[in-house]
Amino acid sequence: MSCTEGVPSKPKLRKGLWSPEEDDKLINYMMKNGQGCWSDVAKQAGLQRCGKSCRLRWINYLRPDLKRGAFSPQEEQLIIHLHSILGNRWSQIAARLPGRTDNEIKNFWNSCIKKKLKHLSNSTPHAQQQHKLINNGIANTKSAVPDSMTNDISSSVVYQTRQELIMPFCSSTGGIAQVDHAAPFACSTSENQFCIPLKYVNCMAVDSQEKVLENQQFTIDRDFNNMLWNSPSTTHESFSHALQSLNLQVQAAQNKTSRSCDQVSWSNTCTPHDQGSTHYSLGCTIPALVESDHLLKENSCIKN
DNA sequence: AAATGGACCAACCGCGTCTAG
DNA sequence: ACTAGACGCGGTTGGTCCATT
Repeated sequence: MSCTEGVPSKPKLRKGLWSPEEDDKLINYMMKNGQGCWSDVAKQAGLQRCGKSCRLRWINYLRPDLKRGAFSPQEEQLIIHLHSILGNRWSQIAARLPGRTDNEIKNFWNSCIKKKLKHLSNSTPHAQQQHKLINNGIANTKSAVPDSMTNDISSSVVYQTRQELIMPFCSSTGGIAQVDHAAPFACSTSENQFCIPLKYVNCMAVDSQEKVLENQQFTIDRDFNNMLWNSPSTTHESFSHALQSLNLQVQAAQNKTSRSCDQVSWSNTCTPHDQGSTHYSLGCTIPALVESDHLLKENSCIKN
């Protein structure tokens, strides 16, 4: 907007496609100096571009951590799922797809997914359900989830993974999950750490309509930084809401104060499931996806 | 071979938000 | 508290490529 202001004898700024020479200049500058004020970048890198244009070129094309190439089916499903929750909040969706940019995802959505879904809408009931969800997303240019509730998930624990595969479309659960068969694990706690080396925990989930789904699976990394719901896609029709609150019942957890990790608020204690039981409940909520205090309260305890 | 139309994608534009002074 | 500049986001445009006629 004002990127040219303050520049004496305003040189004509270039527009349109970037030349390889311009790319080189920008890359060299960024590698040497890192990200700073974009209007300075343009000047100091010797580019006849406004800062905004430099920023866009770097973020969408030149950044070294970009993945590029075709979207995998997993990525596609994840985009569809996230779009059903977030609507057209491309930057938030991109934040959950490492190496992908909002622009890329937006283009992909507008060119491929929309079309596919239109096609799907004439096919199976399952596909129609997917289509419905996606259309909801399309209709909700602003999603059904208010801004205040989605802002928090930029480094979400829910669907972003380090190395595990992503099974996105099944999710969107509301309610409570109980660990049914926890693999043997050690739970170590200290004042600032709460580590659960636990993977592929079978669990039972209760959705917001109180429907019980058995043998659901979570994939959880050892620091609880990432948590995936690996529910079979056949059950997704039972769910229509974002994950609102989640309680994990963990075996033999110590009854100690818990921590608050980036986006997840953990309950203050691990409470025994039954009197004298070695099963403990550990409550956690994901604030970004909580729809209301009311729901939070409703879902904050394990049901039997 | 030329014209046409659709798909894809990079980049621009406008606007809202943030932040420093 | 106010303002100007910078930044970031989402919508849109325009260029290129490719398949079809």
